[in-house]
Amino acid sequence: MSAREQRQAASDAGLSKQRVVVEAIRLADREGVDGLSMRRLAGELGAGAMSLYHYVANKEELLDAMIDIVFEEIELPPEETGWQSAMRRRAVSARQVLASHPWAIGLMESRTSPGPANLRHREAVTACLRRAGFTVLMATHANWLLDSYVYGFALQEASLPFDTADEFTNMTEDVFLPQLSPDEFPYLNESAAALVAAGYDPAEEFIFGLDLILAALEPLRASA
Amino acid sequence: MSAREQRQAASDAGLSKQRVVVEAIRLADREGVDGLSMRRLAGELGAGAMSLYHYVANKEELLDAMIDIVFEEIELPPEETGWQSAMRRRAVSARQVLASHPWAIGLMESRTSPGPANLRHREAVTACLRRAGFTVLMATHANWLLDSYVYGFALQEASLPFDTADEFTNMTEDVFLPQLSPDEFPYLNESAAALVAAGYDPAEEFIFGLDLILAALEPLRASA
DNA sequence: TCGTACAGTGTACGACGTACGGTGTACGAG
DNA sequence: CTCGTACACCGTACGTCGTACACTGTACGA
Repeated sequence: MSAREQRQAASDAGLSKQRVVVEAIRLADREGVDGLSMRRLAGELGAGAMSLYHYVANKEELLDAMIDIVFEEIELPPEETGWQSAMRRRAVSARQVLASHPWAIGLMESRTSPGPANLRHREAVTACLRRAGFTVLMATHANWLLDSYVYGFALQEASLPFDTADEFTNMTEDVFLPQLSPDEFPYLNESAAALVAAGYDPAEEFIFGLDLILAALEPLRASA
Repeated sequence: MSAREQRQAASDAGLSKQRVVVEAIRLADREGVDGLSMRRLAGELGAGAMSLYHYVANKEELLDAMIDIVFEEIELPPEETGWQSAMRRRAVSARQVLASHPWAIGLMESRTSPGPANLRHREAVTACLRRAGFTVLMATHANWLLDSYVYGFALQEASLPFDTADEFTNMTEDVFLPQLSPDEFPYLNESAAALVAAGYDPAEEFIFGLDLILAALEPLRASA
């Protein structure tokens, strides 16, 4: 028993759930979630495929654990600021984290039971809203609304076929605009052209909607 | 050539891309996206697995086609009403459609090129917003915001482990509340209890956030 | 010196997507 | 009426997947 603990403490040699899950995330970041197989993951860890099953019951559990680590990376709403800036900070952090692990958002649809980090996160957000004067019901509404926006934005961002502003300009000019006939899609053409001219920044786009939602929620507080 | 057309016209015998994709959607609705394999799909159609490859280049293309059919099911914003009720109608329709094909939302992350129905939809939405007086830039913002909300809501809804209000009450009382220690998660307990008491209706929850967003967008029109 | 416990593995099975090389049948040309 | 061609369709096979199961080796208390 103490032997195992020693082993786990030694971070270099010997496997551990921690090590397995962390490496799985690295692999998924690098190769996408389709490139993550138990055999490849084991290879990456210098182990046999079946060894992984001493630390995770099956692949589903591995995926659940990966998602929960991702939630751990998201900043909790800070307590010392107003509710709006607290919510803004955690939402911005969530977007960043989800954008850096694009596979995570696609996985969420299929995982139904929230992990501990997820629960801690929800608790902290709900606490922040309640302390800011929202009723139980309003806090629920706000939660759904904000989470929907964050996840939906991340989902759309993940399905964009480019990562940088330059790539966006190139793709739009070379691929999208040519295949969008101006007769059939006049408004999309107009909007694509405007975007190329004005530049493209998902972080800015995100803030726009976020602040609009936060401002619209403000008057719904039952300010004591 | 005319032979093939005859064949395709006869809807009963003979395959066709249409028939393949429609059956694939039925299968995914029934068994989830993991239950959709080329072999099973072929079996469902009374054909051999390899026959499908005469109508779709590969499974990726099949998935793309499935998603596009789903987009076809979503109501376009009606032209004869105000922009708010037009947007509300199409958003409500989108939620309904995505809720009835829960696999679709999880697929979107991985498909990067929008199909024709998707494009038509975006064009119609953008047209509606532009005609309502939003600038090109504002229409883009509104598009991102509304789509993020709709997709994010659908994503959260799809990851709920229950479908009906009764199931929700049961799950919450029997499964969630017992495993949420009131000390560690006081606010989640409070909110779960309130939800059980008040009843649960995703459609209503959706409307709340939707109307809040629409109202917040209203003053941003450059009303001519 | 042995027994036990447990980290780690090798092999095997039934699925998967799909490349490749067939069939059969329908039809226009001779 | 025959035959070549075209094309819808399929059987088989390959490499990969998740993972059940039985096995190794080694560390350690007795």
